[in-house]
Amino acid sequence: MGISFKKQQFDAREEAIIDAVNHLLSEKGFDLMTMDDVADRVGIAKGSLYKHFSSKEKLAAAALTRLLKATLEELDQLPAEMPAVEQLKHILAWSLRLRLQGGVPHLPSTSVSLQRSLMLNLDYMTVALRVNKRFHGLVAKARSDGALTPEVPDDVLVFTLYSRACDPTVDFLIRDNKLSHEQIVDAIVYATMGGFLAR
Amino acid sequence: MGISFKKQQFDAREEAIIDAVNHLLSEKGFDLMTMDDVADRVGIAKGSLYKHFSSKEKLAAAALTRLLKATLEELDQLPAEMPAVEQLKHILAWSLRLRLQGGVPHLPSTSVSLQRSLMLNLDYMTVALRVNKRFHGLVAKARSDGALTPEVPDDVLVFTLYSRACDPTVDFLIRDNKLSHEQIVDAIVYATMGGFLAR
DNA sequence: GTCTATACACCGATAGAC
DNA sequence: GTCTATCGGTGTATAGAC
Repeated sequence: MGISFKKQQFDAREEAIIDAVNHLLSEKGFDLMTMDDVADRVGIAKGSLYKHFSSKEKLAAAALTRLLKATLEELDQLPAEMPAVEQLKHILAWSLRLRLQGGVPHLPSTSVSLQRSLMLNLDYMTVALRVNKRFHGLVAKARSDGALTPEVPDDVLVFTLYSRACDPTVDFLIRDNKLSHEQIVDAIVYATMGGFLAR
Repeated sequence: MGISFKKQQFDAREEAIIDAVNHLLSEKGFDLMTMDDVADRVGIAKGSLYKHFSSKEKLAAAALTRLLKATLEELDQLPAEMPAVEQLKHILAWSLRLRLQGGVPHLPSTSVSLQRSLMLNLDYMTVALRVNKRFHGLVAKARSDGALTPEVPDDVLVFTLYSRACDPTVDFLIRDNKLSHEQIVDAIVYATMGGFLAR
């Protein structure tokens, strides 16, 4: 029984590759990231890279899928009695913090070419749909709690949650260097959610 | 005296080129837009394109500069007695409408490579700084009017105004096809500004 | 499965005829 | 100034030795 050493090593390398992809996606975006960049950063040859992932799109899909799974896990560990609005704030803050640590890729929305290929990726789409369902559920619950303004439809809030993860405002604020990371998180969460709350 | 017919024709062609660039930037973004795309869309040869703009970066800079100038003109024509907050809402709605009409490029923030070259472009930077000053002035005025929440610094609002112009939420909502363009504008303006208003 | 080497396509920019 | 043709460079992906 158990997993062979070889297999463990293989998996560890794949994790290392995805780590590298995450950083590169957040630094350069999908279009500008090259397979050479990835190989160099991991410290293997480009040819070897293709033994793990058969295309650049598959590589990015794997990185984004891991991110979405982590999002679900983060939501799962929240206490069930936490109000839906607070859960939404929490997951927004969580994704912003990930981004500030340099580990989170820009969302697919930044690259039209990547978007298309992701739609055809079953693994990615499965997790993406689960995350989407989860977000919609939370928004609906917050709505029925009376926490949200009737002025803005549910969809706008859900899409906004995705969008804030790749909001250039974060980059601007980092470069501006006036606010600490926690201040950036607080300000963006406050400003973002504030627009959706009942007054 | 006056401008020769030749010169007029030349200028008209440059305008047509920039129009094409605007559309292509919004569809594909800077990195995926090729000079062949631009030439094809305008209906001229690629070689001819380089007689007007000596590089791809110059081309994008010209398009973005024209956009920023239009932003200033839009602000200039607002009545001076309009409250600063209303002016901010107006310019946000204006840029969202431009985007919904397919005429506005993603912001430079989507491409790291473009960002760098823009910093070195005097024409662009001059206008960009003027727009920035204008935005900061309006935010400061809104602040002194007591219209803004003390919870969020001025910079965050200014950067947010830029960021909303390339917010993928818009793309999501268009594809979703549940809201009309005006509903999208209203919802985003309401949700965006709502997070910054005093409560 | 890792490497080096290379095929193949695309793109930005230029050359040169008209 | 417009065109066609092409150069030089780069990037994805593959081939083949070990």
